[in-house]
Amino acid sequence: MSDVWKKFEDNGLTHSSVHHLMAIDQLLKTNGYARGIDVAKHLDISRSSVSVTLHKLQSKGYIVEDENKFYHLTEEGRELTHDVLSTRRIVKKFFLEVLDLPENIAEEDACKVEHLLHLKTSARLFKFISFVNADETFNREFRKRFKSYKHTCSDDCDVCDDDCFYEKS
Amino acid sequence: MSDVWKKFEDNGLTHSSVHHLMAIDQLLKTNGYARGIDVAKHLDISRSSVSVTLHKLQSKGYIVEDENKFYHLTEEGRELTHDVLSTRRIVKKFFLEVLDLPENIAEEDACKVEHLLHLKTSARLFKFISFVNADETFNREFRKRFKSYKHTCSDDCDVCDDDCFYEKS
DNA sequence: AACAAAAGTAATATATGGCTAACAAAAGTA
DNA sequence: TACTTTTGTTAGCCATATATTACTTTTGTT
Repeated sequence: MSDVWKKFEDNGLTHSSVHHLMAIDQLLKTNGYARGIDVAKHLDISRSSVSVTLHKLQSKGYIVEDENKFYHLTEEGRELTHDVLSTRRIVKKFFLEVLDLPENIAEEDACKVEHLLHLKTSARLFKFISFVNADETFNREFRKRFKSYKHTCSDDCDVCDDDCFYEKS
Repeated sequence: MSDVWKKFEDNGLTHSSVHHLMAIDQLLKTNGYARGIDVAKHLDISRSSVSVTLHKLQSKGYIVEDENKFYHLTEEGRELTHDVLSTRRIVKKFFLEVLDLPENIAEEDACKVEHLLHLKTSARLFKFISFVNADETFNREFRKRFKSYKHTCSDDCDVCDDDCFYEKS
């Protein structure tokens, strides 16, 4: 009854919009400019879809289109892409380096989650990774121990079958 | 160009549908039955929305409606709710107990993510939490050390400002 | 049986997000 | 200049999700 579940939609921008924004960010960094067609190619969707979405992003203040149809991020847009990219990288790093998950799973799950988590969550996660990965005897030992603990059953065993989690929690 | 971002929509069921399913699961456990109206009250949305969504869930094979309009989970539905609930609990536990995040953030973020993560991710996370929380000297020491490490700067400092993460990663 | 309350559903509306096709404008080229 | 290519925009379509209002059906009571 607590309605926490309804907050899923609360994220200002959708997953898709965020990726339009990040496409611009990346294009600016790699090519120095970003037009509609560039975003369309980058995301592999039609020019028309991009046109519509980018105009929405502009009306919401995340980007501006100059007189030559080149797009630029506003301060707000820059902040948002920075936050989302940070979160993605941190989460992926955690999945890969701490949980030792395979690349494709780490990549997909991080991407799904990147725009949903609170900043505080990713900040704390970053701190946690830094600690776990610290180059000190104790932390090295921790990583070593988890690695062997992780292998106490096979990589594909499904630890969550048979309600084991419910019993333990 | 890798199109990982497009997988966001790939989850068979939406966040909202999954919550309809979980509402039925919970109502069955607490009341012993679940009708449309019960789901509507539980989720605090209109009967009509529920009606549409539940018929979709039925056509997808997650639930069945009996001759008296009572809903029941199919095996597939049971599996899905079990998986999602597991993931939510595991993720929340991680946020709360390992990252030491506040209750509301842990709750919200876990809820947003519960239906998106691979099962393998939550299974591995479960294993990780179990290891971290193990009642042994070494693990206790780990928790203690992270706790003080975490406080090397204030709880509200934004570790990800100023591109610090990009530099370090 | 008659009526009222409860529950379900259809029609309708809004929003997202994609597509194609048609067209417009700009830039490049013969 | 005239033709072609590139790019952008609009309109129309489709599908999904989610909600509301208004209507129908079912159920229960008198």
